[in-house]
Formats: sequence, structure tokens, C-alpha cells
Amino acid sequence: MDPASAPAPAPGPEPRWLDDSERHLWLTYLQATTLLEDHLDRQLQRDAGMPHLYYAILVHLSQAPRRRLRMTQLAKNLKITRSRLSHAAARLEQRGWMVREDCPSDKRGQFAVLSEDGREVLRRSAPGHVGAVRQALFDRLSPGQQKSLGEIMEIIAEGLQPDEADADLPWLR
Amino acid sequence: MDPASAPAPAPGPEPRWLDDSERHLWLTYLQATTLLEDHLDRQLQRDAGMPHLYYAILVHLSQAPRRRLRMTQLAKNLKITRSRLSHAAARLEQRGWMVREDCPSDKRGQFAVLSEDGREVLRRSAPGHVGAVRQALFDRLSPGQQKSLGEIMEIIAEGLQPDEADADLPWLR
DNA sequence: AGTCATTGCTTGAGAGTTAAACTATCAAGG
DNA sequence: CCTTGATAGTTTAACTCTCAAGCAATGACT
Repeated sequence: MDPASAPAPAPGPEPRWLDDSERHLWLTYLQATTLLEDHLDRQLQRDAGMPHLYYAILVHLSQAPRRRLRMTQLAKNLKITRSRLSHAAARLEQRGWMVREDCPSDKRGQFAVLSEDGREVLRRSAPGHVGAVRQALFDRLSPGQQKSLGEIMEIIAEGLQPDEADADLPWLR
Repeated sequence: MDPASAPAPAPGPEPRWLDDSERHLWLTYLQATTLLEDHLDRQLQRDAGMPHLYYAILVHLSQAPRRRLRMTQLAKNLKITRSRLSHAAARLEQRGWMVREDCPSDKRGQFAVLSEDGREVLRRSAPGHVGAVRQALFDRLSPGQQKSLGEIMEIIAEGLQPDEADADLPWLR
């Protein structure tokens, strides 16, 4: 079956355009997400001396079992590329906030491990950051809106995951 | 209901921590927005040879009265810094997709003007991009969810506008 | 005319990101 | 053993973004 049963010669040359309300929603989405990301980036840079991503990395490590995660797993959790994580890890290691340890069972593997200094910097900066998130987001949305936002973001994320079902079993046809 | 289970004395040093559902919403928000932004960035880089921001710049210009906007106004529309726009404009000008023209009434001013090549590259890449946005966002959300998302994003953006919200200056006066 | 703060925009350097290439290891078969 | 192909992670170079500093024109005030 064709994905689109259009009588066009080329693969669907004219997609449905965005109508006014869709265009407005999309514009607002872009503005809000840029504003929020920039706001938090600045807040963290100012108060903790690191960009948002680095903070997120430390948080994820701090919540992991022995405060350690394999690089690839960490990248997956954060939805970033391994390359990006690799660079960030180098920086974080330079600052003494994490270390990389060899994985005994797989010599290719590396564990990213939150250091004591890393825990400390998190302890110091977490309250301010949580405050910023709360002030920018949670304090402004009703419980119902929070629920909606959660469902919506879940749907968006779901649609963009490198499909695990296929990715896990590419050799099955 | 007990939003804050800790007997926090005041909104001073210890901010209300995020509870489980808030933490989950925040995590999902971050993942969804990164996934979507990365997805569109890649889509545009692949199909149009430019990052999402550059595309957004061209779109805004194409919708402006004589396909031109003052730099500062354009930066405000896009919620980015003038510096960032300046660098991007240099790139776009290099590629021949826009030009800068002096403002006759204010010799400091510059107009960013969409060039004919710029219109052309937009014409070519817009359908694919709109398709990507539709597929990732609009096709997955019910009308009600779209309405909710619009309201929510409006609220978030409103709270972060640097302009009118100078309400937070308790240290002054 | 002369100062002086402000506005509009650009620049340079350093930090961060990206895609693609690269090293090393693993695992399955021959 | 020795291939072959996948996986784990890093690295390179090109690009983009940020921040702070800079310059020139403007406007207000003298």
C-alpha cells in the first residue's frame, strides 16, 4: 500500500500546509522552548559554571545505582549522541566532576562515574536550578495542564525514538 | 494532598523539591524537546543544507512586509541574541540567501532582506520541513491536545520574556 | 558645539556541537 | 586461529553559539 494514495507523479509534492492556528502553535512552541532552554542554560552557567547538558549528565549519574553508567546508556538516557557525550565527559573529567573507569567485563566499555566533587557541585547547585525550573514551569501550570503536557511530551518523544523494536532486532526479518 | 512533604520553613534556602510526577514530567519534557529539535535540525541539514535556526530566519523574513526586517526586530521575533543573529546573517549572506541593507533613516540600522535565492531555497525545502513538523507533532496530537499545548507554551513563553517582566527587581529601590 | 549615556549592530575568542572517520573489542562461524 | 560484522567509545575538523568587548550613530541635555 502506498503511504499516500495521491495521484501525483512525484512523491507527494504538496504536503498539507499549516493553517493559521497550527502555524501559531508551532511558532509559540519554538519560542517557548528556546526561551526556557536559554533561560536555564544561563541560570546554570551563572550559578554553577556549567551548561545545562553538563548538569543533566551529573544528575543522571547521581541517580544511577553506584553513581555510574556506561557511556552509551547515559547517552541514550539523555537522548544525545555518544560523540556529544564523549566531548562533554572530557570536560567534566577535566573539572574533576566525574571520572571514566574501564569496564572489567568489556574492555571497550567505559563507566562514567560521578566523583565526590561532582556530588558536591550538584548539592550546591541543585536547589537553585530546581527553583528556576519550578518558577518557569511548574508554578505557572495548573495540575491539569501539567498532566496534559506530560501526555503530549510523551507522545512527541515516542514518535522520535530510534524505534527500539526494530533497532533491537534488525536481524529478524 | 501534600505537595511538599518536608516541613520547609520558608521559600529561602531549601526550595520545594520535585516530586516523582514532576520529575517525570520534566525528564520527558527535556527528552521530547531535544529529540524534536535534533530531528528537525538533521532533517533540514540533510534536505536543505542548513540548521534549523537559519531556516527559521528565512521563514520570518519571507513573512515580513517587504521580505525585510531590522536586525534587532528579527532577533526579538526569534528570541535569540543580536550577536547570534549577526553571525547567522553573515553565513546566510555568504550563501547568497539574504543580504543586509543600510537603513536610510538610522545609519546604525541594518535591514535583513531575503534574496531571490533565499526565496527559492525556501520554496524547495519548505514542503519537506512542514511534512517533518506535521509528522512529528501535529499528526500525533488530537485537536484538544494541540489547543492545550498552545496554551501551555504561551504561558511558558510569557513568563520568560525579558522585556516586560522586570517585575523581579526586589533589590532595586 | 560638547558631553554622555543609549542604541544598533558587529567582532573575536573560546566553548560546544556535529558528522564522519578511526581504534579497539567482541562474538559468531569457518 | 582467522575472518567478518557489529558494538563501544574517541577523535578530527568544520561549524555554530556564547560572552564580553567594541565601534559608530543617535538622542538628550547643557
